[in-house]
Amino acid sequence: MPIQKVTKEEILAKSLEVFRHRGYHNTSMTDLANAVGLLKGSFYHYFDSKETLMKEVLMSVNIFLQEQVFPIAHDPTLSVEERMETMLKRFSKTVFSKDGGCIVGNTILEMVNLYPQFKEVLQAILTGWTNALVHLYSHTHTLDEAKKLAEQSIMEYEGAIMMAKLYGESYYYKDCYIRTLERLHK
Amino acid sequence: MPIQKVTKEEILAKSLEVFRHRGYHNTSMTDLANAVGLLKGSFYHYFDSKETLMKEVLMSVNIFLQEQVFPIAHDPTLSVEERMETMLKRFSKTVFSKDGGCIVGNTILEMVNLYPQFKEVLQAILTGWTNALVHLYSHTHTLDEAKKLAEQSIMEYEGAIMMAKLYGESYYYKDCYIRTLERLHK
DNA sequence: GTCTATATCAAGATAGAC
DNA sequence: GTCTATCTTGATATAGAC
Repeated sequence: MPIQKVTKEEILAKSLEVFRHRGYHNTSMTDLANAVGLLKGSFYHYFDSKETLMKEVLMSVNIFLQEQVFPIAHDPTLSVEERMETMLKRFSKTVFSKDGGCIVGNTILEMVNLYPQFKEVLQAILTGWTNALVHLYSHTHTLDEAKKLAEQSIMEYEGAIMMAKLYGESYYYKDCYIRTLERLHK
Repeated sequence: MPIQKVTKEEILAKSLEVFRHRGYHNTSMTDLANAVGLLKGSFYHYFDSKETLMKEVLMSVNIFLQEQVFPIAHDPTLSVEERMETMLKRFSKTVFSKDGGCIVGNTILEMVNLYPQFKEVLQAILTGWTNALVHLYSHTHTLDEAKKLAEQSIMEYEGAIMMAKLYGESYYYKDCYIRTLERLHK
C-alpha cells in the first residue's frame, strides 16, 4: 500500500524555488521531481503538464501575496515606514531568490509572448504590488506622483535582480530597498 | 557551383533580432536559420553550435556599443543633453526590441547561471554602459552621485522592458527615458 | 556554400505494475 | 501514490551529395 511522500502544497513550494532559480525553459520535469523527492513519472499524478504546474505555482504566489503581503500596506497598527519595510521584506522572500532570480520577471520575459494565458496572473501580481506601493506613497504624495514612484520602485527592483545575477552581489538590491523607502519622504 | 546567400555579419544581425525577441532557450536553430533564409544544416557551416553563435552575437553587440555608441558620451560637438539623448536612442535601437525584449537582460537571466563564460561579455556591456552614463552625470554631480544615478537608470530601463512586455505598451519605457534625462539636472 | 537526410539526445508525457 | 519502462517529439548537431 503506497505511502504519500509529499503534498501538492509542498510540490508547489519546491517548484517555486526551482523555477525562481533556473527559469522555466531551463528547468526539466526531472529537476522539479528530484527537488521534491519524487521521480518524474510520479509527478504527473499531481499535474497534467509542466505548463499547468507553472501556472499553479504563479497562482499560489498571487494568492499568498494578495492575502498575506499586500494587505500589510493597510495595517493600522504600524507606521507607514514600518508597513513599507515589512512588506518589502515579505515580498522579496516570496518572489526573489538569493542568486538573482525573480519568479515574476523570469516568467514575464520567458513566457508572456509564448503563452499569452500567463499574462493574467502576472498582471494581477504586478497590479497588486503597484497598488500596495501607491497606497503607501499617497500618504506623502498626490495620487499621480505616488503612481509614478510605485512604478519606478518596481522597475528598479527588477533591474536590481538582473544586476545581482550578473555581478553576484546584493549591493544593487540593497540600494534599491533604501531608495524605495526614501521615496516615502521626497 | 554554390552561390553564397548570406554573410556571417548578416547572420549575426538577424540572430540578434531573433534572440532579442524570443530569448535563448526558446529559439531553435531552425528559427534562426529561417530568419536568415537558410536551412539549419547550412547554418553549421558558419557556427559550431548555438552557444558559440550566441556568444558571437553578444561580442558583436559589445564591439558596436563600445565603438559606435558609448563614445557619444565624450563627443565635444554636442551638449551634454544632446549626447545623452543620442546615446540613449542608439543604445535602445541595438539592445531593445519593440515587444519588450532586451538582449542583455534576457541573456543574463537565462544564461549566466548556466554558462558562466557569458559573464565576461555581458559585464563588459553593462560596465561600458554604466561608465558612459557616469561620465555624463558627472558634469552636474559628484562621482559617487553620478555612479548611483547611472546604476539607477540602468536598473529602471531593464525593469521598463519587462513592464513593456507584460502590458504591451511603451509608456514605462518613455517615462524611464525622461527620468534618465532629468537626472542630469537634479 | 547550401542542400537533404540522418544520427543522437534530452525532455515532456503516458501505461501499467505494485 | 509511487515506481519502472516506454513512447513521442523536437532540437542540436553531423555526413555527404551537389
